[in-house]
Amino acid sequence: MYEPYITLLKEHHLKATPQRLQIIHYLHTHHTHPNADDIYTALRHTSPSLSRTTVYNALETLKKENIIHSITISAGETRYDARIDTHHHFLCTTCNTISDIELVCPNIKRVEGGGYCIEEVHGYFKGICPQCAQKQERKHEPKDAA
Amino acid sequence: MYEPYITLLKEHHLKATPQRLQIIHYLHTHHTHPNADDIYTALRHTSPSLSRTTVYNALETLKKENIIHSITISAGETRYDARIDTHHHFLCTTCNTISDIELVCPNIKRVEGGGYCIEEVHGYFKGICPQCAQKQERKHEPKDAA
DNA sequence: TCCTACATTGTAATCATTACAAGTTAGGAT
DNA sequence: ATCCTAACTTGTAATGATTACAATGTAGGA
Repeated sequence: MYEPYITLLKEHHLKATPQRLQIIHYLHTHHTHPNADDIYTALRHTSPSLSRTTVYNALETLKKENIIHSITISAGETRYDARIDTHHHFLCTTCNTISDIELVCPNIKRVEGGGYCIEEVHGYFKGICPQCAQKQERKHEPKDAA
Repeated sequence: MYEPYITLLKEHHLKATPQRLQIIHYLHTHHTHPNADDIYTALRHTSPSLSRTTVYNALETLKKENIIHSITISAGETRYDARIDTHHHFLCTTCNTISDIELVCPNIKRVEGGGYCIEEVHGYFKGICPQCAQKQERKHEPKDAA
């Protein structure tokens, strides 16, 4: 199950430790853009000896090697994403969920023309996601719920 | 000097305290996208009795009233901006400076078509700004410096 | 099987931000 | 002009995310 991740880590001259494998696997199977503590809490159930510091260290290492990406959207926390292709995000201010938006910024060339050397492109929207928007409508129009 | 800010605050039913006026004025005259502590440290020189909490409170209040905007780009800190029109940002990973990029996302309609209710649009790039890029070039080609 | 450089772990420190309680003040009412 | 009170400021203590560090453990090459 972890074979592809083991190969990936070795390609980057990183040791394939069980902790790192679990963290990569978690990110690949949970597209919830979790923060470090989410991952720690989730993996703790099956690996009680896991340390919070290990999660932080592993995420930092994987990010430096461009194996995962970090997302800075909601203030005060860093979230992580196994997807490393360019795409945008939407942060719902009601349920605090981050969802993917399949968009690529068409203006990169123009920015580079201004002398900027772009390493990362981030685009995100804040607002209310379709699910929460529907719930709010129902609340305000209870007659239609029947 | 503060007259326009006094008017602005009163329009929003906020008291025009000297602390708030100084903070608004600082943001309008320093387009450096400072964080709360930058503002606190700067204003302290002329107002030694200013409290860090007051800066946090004032920024939060002004943001809620849409008088200023907050920017979440660099992990672990919230930066502030007096500009409330839509534009993008560039975070230089070398000098940690945030500069304005005059771009407006052309894809908003497409996202709204997906059922999302957009309240804020954020776009930013990370990389090396023109100034730092030039410095690095000089360092690597010292013969050209003469 | 043996090393050892690289990783993990737990605790303590740090940094940004928020909570709270006490004192102060802007600005409308008198 | 003075009074009054809700709104604001202040300092300190608490919180939460993250990092520093020193001791221990282990992946994986020799």
